[in-house]
Amino acid sequence: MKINIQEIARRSNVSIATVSRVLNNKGPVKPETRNKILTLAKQLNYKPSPHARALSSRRTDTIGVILPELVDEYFMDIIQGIDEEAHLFNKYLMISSSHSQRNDIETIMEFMGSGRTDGAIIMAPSLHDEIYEVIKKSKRPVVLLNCCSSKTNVVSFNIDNYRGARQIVAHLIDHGYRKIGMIKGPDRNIEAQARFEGFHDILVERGLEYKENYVISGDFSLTSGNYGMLRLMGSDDKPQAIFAANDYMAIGAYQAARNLNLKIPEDVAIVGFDDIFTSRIIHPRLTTVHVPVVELGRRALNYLVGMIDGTKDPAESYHEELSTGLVIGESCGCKSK
Amino acid sequence: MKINIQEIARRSNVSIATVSRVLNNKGPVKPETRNKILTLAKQLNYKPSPHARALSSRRTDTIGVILPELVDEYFMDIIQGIDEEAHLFNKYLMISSSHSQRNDIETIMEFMGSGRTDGAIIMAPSLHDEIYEVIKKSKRPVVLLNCCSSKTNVVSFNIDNYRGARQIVAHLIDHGYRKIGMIKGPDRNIEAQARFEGFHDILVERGLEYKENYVISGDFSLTSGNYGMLRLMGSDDKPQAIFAANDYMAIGAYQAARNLNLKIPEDVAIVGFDDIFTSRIIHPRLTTVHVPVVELGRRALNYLVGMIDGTKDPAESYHEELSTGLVIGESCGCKSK
DNA sequence: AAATGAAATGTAAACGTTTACATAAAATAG
DNA sequence: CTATTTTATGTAAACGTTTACATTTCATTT
Repeated sequence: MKINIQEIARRSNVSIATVSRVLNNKGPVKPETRNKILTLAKQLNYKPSPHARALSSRRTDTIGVILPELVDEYFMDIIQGIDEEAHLFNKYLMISSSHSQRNDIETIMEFMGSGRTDGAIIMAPSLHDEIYEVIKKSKRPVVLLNCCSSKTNVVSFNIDNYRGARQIVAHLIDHGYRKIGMIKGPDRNIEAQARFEGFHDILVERGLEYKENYVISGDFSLTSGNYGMLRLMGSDDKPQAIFAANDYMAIGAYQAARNLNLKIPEDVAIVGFDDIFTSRIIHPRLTTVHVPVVELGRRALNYLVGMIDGTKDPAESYHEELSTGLVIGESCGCKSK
Repeated sequence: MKINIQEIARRSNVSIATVSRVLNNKGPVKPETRNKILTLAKQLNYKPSPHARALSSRRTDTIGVILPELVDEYFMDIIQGIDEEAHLFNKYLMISSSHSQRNDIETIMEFMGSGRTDGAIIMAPSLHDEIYEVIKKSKRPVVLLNCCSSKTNVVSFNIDNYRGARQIVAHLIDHGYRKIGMIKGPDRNIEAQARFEGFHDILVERGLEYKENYVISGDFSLTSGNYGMLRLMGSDDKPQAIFAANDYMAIGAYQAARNLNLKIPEDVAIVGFDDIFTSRIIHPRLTTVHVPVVELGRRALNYLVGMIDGTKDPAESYHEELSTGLVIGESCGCKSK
């Protein structure tokens, strides 16, 4: 027996319109009719077809999530935050990665254009201007993660990478280090840029000289951190402290230090960014910047839902920067309690 | 201008049936008509409505994925594998966690019943019999991950936890340890059970005595590993080597060892299970069991797609056990090269 | 008691596909 | 050149909702 809205209507002697009204809490309906329908629906385990509903009303109750890749705790945390919040709103989540080889844009367009979702959360830290066009053209609201400065006319939620970097480098300066190096992230990555700028600006503000040869580029991978550290410490003019733009590279730097027989932090201090699980396990514990990723996902979803159901104006641009926090380990020179 | 199949049909002077046939590669159609339609569709950037399609044909091109939680690399790896493979088949992924507080069953039923997906991959390592009922009743095919012995009449892909445990414990025995303890996982977790049985069986087979007081229960968390280790090493009769049922607990055990001033592996050897990122970073490097999680996800999706499009018989039960591999670190007593 | 308005319900037209069945056109057979 | 098959196309009925609009019912006002 196939059981649809017709069937419910027939069995409760009302029209399908009434059933629909009951199911959607829309329009007036006599309490006793409502109860009759509701109990019958429950009894027959009736679930309205999401597709019919979507076809007719263009609501899917589904949110699209596009991430650059599906690896690491980092992205899992984002998803976790989004999922938790989505659950509160009874939204479903359609998740996809950009599958790097393909063009980000292509993935996004396909996703957005398909009509499978009511809106999307997109993270694309290496963002071309092209993407803004796509988003602007999209009928469905979009929230961007970690991918734009507040200048742009979109909705975005970001980690305050700039301040985070300043904080941790300031901490190094407070320790008395004067020669501070950095292993940067990839140039085209906006987060990496902000972290570098924070590093640069605080140095200058505090009256330290910014030296090109103290800075080296990595790609956020462990090996690139290792390699970067070898380069930095192989020179004659060695920095006393290293700020790695993320924890993976910091851990790579640890490995290099170990190979070079350098003690952390006695011979060289190392700090990171992201506060990944491993950073709390290694010895000496890594001083790093905590990044509220789960919260980021939560807020993004929350705002997106607002745009979808009209609480927030989707046309209005909005930006939020979540602030980071310092996690003090011993790798900077602080003593453990 | 709203552009749908009607519009395409009108503009190319054919009926919507023909357009549909072209778009689905179904039924005969004259090559020149096909081309005309195809180019027009591309030109107008026409994408068929997935909802209308689903409504009419009950194909959604969407796969549901239900995981117990969305945390850790472990689950991310599963998703990654599933996503990669899904991408090959042009399937979309709808992901949800069981949100522990709610009943697993409830989540699953809702997911399955909604008709949003063509099938589902479900991971629920603490599996009640109840779930089999739900799956059997479901119209859509289901693949289970890590959640059942091959006795049951379903499709499942599993890690061979039993053999993995045997391997690594055998390795400890080969090192000459006679007093081997274990920090178990939660009793109701099927994977934890298998790992324990592997431990138990190999001990007995190799002629070592199985001693209750060498075994303690944890919950797969770091802290429980820490606590378990304290208990085990606090007794008068201390084991010489510890098999932690997963790496998190092994790392917890490391911390306990450090607090007790026990050297690994000189005073006590520790091995784990799962091969998480951190296990390769810590010192001494953790000897553990590599678990092909990404591959597990890939295979599960592949098989599910087969069931969906009829290549595999959904009614037939099928089981695959992916084998694990030993990752040798120094925590077992092996020397680094 | 009639007039008015509000509340409850019903009718039917979308929404955009797929697909069984019918028909027309073209190719093949006799 | 007609009969027959094959290939190409069209028609129309699902699929299961939502919702504007129409209608009925009922309570309130005069």
